[in-house]
Amino acid sequence: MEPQEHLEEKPLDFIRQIVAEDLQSGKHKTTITRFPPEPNGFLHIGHAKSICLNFGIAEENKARNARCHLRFDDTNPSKEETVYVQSIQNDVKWLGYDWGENLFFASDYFDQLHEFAIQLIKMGKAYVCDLSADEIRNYRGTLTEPGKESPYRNRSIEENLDLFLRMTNGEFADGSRVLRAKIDMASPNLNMRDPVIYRIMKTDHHRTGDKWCIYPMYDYTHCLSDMLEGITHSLCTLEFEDHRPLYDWVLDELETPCHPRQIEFARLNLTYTVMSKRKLLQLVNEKYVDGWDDPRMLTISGLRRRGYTPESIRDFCQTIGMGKKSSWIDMGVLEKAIRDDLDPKAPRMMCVLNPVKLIIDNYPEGTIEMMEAQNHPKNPEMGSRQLPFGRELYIERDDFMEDPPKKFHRLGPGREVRLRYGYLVTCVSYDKDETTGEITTIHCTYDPATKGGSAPDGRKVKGTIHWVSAEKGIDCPVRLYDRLFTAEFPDAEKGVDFKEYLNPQSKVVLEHAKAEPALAELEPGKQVQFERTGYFCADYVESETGKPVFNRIVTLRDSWAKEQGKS
RNA sequence: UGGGGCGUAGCCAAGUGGUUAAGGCACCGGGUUUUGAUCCCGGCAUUCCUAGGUUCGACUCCUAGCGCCCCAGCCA
Repeated sequence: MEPQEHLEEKPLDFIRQIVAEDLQSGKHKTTITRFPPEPNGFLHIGHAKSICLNFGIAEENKARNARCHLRFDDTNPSKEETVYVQSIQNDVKWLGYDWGENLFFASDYFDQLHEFAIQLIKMGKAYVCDLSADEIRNYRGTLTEPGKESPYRNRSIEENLDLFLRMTNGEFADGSRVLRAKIDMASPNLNMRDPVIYRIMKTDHHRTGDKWCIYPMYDYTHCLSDMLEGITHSLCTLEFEDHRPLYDWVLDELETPCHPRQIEFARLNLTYTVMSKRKLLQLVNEKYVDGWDDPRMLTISGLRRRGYTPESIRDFCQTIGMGKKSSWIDMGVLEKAIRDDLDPKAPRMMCVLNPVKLIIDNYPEGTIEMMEAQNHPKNPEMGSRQLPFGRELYIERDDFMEDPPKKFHRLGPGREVRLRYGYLVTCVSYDKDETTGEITTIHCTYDPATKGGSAPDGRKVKGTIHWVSAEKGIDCPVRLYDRLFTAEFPDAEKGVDFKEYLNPQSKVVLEHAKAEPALAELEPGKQVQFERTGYFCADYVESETGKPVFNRIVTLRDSWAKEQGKS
């Protein structure tokens, strides 16, 4: 791929435009962004959008030494754990990004943050407030009414300093006092009504241990951390737009040497799923899914286990664009991204998901013939393999109908079909269990002149179906994954629990699919296409050596199913 | 009813006073095909939330309205 090709005419999104202007105007010599997760959960596809944005911008401006920091926003020890720190690093790396030396923690700045707080107090811009949480809420006012000033608002600087130091030393109980910025209780922006910037929390921190019993709040911490790292553009989601005045206030009051620009963009929403950490956590805790990395979860670890590639996720993030409009991306776009990535590179294999036996009556018994099969019809460099063919095979149950319509290009009584890389066969009869109505065996005859699947007389056979040798094929479990929810917007309906819309078919377990022998050795995690059905990979949790368990990543597009759906 | 945002096709999204209003997804036709896949070709907004106004000319500027999202954690 020519790098130039990528750049051609792809219009810059509004954030990249700002970055480019700042470089051109000389406002900045380089660009420094950051991805700032809180280590309190697993990353999901929504985070991928932010990761691709922040690391993407750094990558695009590599020539000017641009970089992107990974910074953990760990200011709330009651929710954060070191296991998340590890999983987040894994996921970012897996997506293909590298923060180099620039791994930071907001907790690294606790000392400096504390100094800045003292400075604010000395400037008369912050005060210790003894109001309880409830009282603070009551004093804050409402959306339409201004707040009231705290009775502690006008304490002397000396008293504030003393109290803050005693807070720091652990002299007061959790929740008994806070440090607040002194701004404006009548501001129409609630965030500016003397926001809390430090609270007492006698909780051990995953990195600083028991050193602190007060912890800084997000608004106060984030802007200063950005500043300390020399971030040029601080990119966050829309809900922080109202916080920007506070971000700017802290940096302005403290007269810091640099002042990063916060820019907000719309978070990712996808149809047929939920994205909030709370809801994902609920699905895990209440066992609706098998853990954070359940292949149906749109966590990065779930997608990875499902068989999605980092390339496809990055491509997806580029496709969806960047804007300030709250929007819903169709799940089909994500599915399209993985199909597009896998189509050129996934080897083709054969696996019969719902097997029914097919016997070729005129084929010699006890004979196994090796048939040559392309690993990729469009890419001969991927080579070929030998497929064992015999008198008894399995084919897909859906590929046979007792009384098929005209447009059905597969097997039916008297119909001829091509067994891919095998022979042309014609159905002569079939056996049926009269009590269940289930087809038990299909009998065919084959045309020995059609080895490989081509007819020397040039006759047209419209249908080609896949098959597996009954004798040489392997028995394997397959997990057919589908969208987790049946509703386009599972959490849109007020008063209806989103779990009502869980898709009962999101995981269909097939214990006895039949796969071609080579599939026994498929390396877990490696993606292949099962011809005519979809892209799959061997699950790296459940598979054992020589005994793969397959995950369906995504189906192939199926215009026949669509056609049937119409009638 | 306070404040902050946002409205271009079914879903995303370019467009920054003069273009036939990009592109992708979806959808609908057709072609190629030993995967009903892929690929290829074609179609898909006389109109940009609405109504006025400015202008020779408006998706772009102005005014008024309508709709949707976010904000009252000692969460981030």
